[in-house]
Amino acid sequence: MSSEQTKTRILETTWKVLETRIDKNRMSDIAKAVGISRQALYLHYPTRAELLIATTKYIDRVKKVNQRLELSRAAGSGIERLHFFVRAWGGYIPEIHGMSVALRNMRKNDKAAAEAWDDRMQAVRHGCQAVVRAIAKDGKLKYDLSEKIATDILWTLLTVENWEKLVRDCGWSQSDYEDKMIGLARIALLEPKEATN
Amino acid sequence: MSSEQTKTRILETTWKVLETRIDKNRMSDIAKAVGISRQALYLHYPTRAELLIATTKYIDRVKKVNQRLELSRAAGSGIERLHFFVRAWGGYIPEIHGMSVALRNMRKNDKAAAEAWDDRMQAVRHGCQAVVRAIAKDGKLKYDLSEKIATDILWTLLTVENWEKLVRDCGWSQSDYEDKMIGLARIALLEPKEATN
DNA sequence: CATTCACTTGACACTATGTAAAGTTGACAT
DNA sequence: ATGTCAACTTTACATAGTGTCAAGTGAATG
Repeated sequence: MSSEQTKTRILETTWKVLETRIDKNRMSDIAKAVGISRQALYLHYPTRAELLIATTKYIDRVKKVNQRLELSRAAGSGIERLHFFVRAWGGYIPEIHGMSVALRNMRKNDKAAAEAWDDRMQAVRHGCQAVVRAIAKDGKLKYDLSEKIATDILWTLLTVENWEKLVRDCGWSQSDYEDKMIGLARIALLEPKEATN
Repeated sequence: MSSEQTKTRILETTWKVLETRIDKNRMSDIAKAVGISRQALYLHYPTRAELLIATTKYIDRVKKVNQRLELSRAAGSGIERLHFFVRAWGGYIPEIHGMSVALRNMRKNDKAAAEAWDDRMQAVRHGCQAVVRAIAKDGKLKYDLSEKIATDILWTLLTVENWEKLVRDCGWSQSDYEDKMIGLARIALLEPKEATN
């Protein structure tokens, strides 16, 4: 069995373990799930942080996130882009939630993990910024809102943490989350007459 | 020196350490800051979780949170209560931020810490609920919004995590945060004609 | 038949929390 | 003056999880 094959198998399994066993995440758990020894796991990914980061990239690749987020770029109006973007990113969150928890738990101890997570969040921010710019270009952005502040607000609304709170703690369904988040974003960014329709 | 005195000194110091040295939080660091041995610290607070929880309660006591949050109860209209509440809770967050990070970092490993944090968040939720109810009683709540959903939204907007993102990551000032959060809450919960004024 | 690759086994270092036991110091009571 | 008690100190060790190290196995390849 080639090294590449095993590596892929490790990433696939890590992903599954992270999403299903949020609390039983140790290197030894993952190794066991893959069916190799803990040391073999370290042979492929020398630290937990590297494994998590590689898994993140793997998920992005197989789930084609960029492609999904690009969809919003094709949309006509800024408001349409907002809708596409919230659905694309919001719909992606459930698939990376376990991942996100694991990476966030490492922030404290591991600088590389913190940077990896921040990088991904910066990518989301760029998406938010593009949406806001498109809305502004249409002249639909709330008059008293700078693009910077509007981006800050949209970015904050769309955090994984807020998804967690609403879907996990408050019991919203995924489609509730998406619909209401779009509503919130519209009302926060657009002039009242544009926001409600 | 009496045990009570030392305990208070420990809590006071723990608070300070948590707020100033967010990454250097270990029991030994706290003990050193207090000026006692690590073991003496364990004599007073047998686990880190207990120490953090006791510190939380101590902060609440000296900062008179309940009293602050009660202020909103005295306000006339629901909308006024919303304003008071956001300012009271929002203004409290910076004082407990380090605490909150430490407690959240323990969630994963320590059930007691997780429960302590959840308890506090439930208290905030009750505050949100009271505000929403007052707004609803005034007939000012958005027509298509149930009290439950409105509470969920307000509660989510006001998380410590969102404060962190906006103030720390996005560079908002505390007063920006409070003002804009009030604006967001109004626009999210009230009918458009009520929301903007 | 030797080499090499992908792995295994077992031992150990490190960090932080938490436990255990014996010793010190000062105040106070008789 | 002496004994006792409370509030500590010092030292040592258990535990969990990450990460390192070294020697060994077994199958495929040249």
